[in-house]
Amino acid sequence: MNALFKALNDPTRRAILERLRNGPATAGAIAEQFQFSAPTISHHLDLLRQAELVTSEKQGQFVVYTLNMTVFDELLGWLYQFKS
Amino acid sequence: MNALFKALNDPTRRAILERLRNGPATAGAIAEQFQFSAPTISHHLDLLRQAELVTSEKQGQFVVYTLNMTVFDELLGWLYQFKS
DNA sequence: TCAATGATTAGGCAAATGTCTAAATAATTT
DNA sequence: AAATTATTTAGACATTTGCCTAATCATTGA
Repeated sequence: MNALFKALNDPTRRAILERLRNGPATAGAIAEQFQFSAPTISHHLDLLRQAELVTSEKQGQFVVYTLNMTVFDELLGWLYQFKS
Repeated sequence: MNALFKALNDPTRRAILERLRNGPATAGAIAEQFQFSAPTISHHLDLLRQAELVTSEKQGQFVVYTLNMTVFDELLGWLYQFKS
């Protein structure tokens, strides 16, 4: 839960998640969308992976990142306790 | 949206929100539940208020904090874009 | 009015965060 | 095999965060 909120607490990481709504993408393709350096984006992707918001798979020399929506359910569950 | 995720990115602040599910409480009553100093809790409450997750009302020498569930809808909306 | 109570503000400090450049690792291409 | 491309790791640095104590503000009670 901690890693989840931590991962979401950054606009760049949230933008990455929104990007991945359109389908999986390589680290490089993701990085292109932002003005930050590749290492910075790589670090953001690492935090997203720690929170299990994304999964990564190596395909040749590329690393493909995919949105993992499973974790959103956990978050929705936490939120719903407040809706009543 | 930024203030919202920022406010949620702390276990103490999330615990305060859960405490307020049982109804409004004064700053002092909230602070009693935690081992942190009153100023620290006051600061957490301030961040929750900035995110509009709580409202505060002065009643005499007390300040009563109340959960504001309206903002949760915004968060739910953001999350739902990923569920489909 | 003065003391006590509830709460916030101010200021300081260590740890965490987000960024960068340089270097390393891994896979492909020539 | 060497050069190129994709990505991550390492290390540095400024900023932000979360905590504290001391001081201040505001309200109530003696």
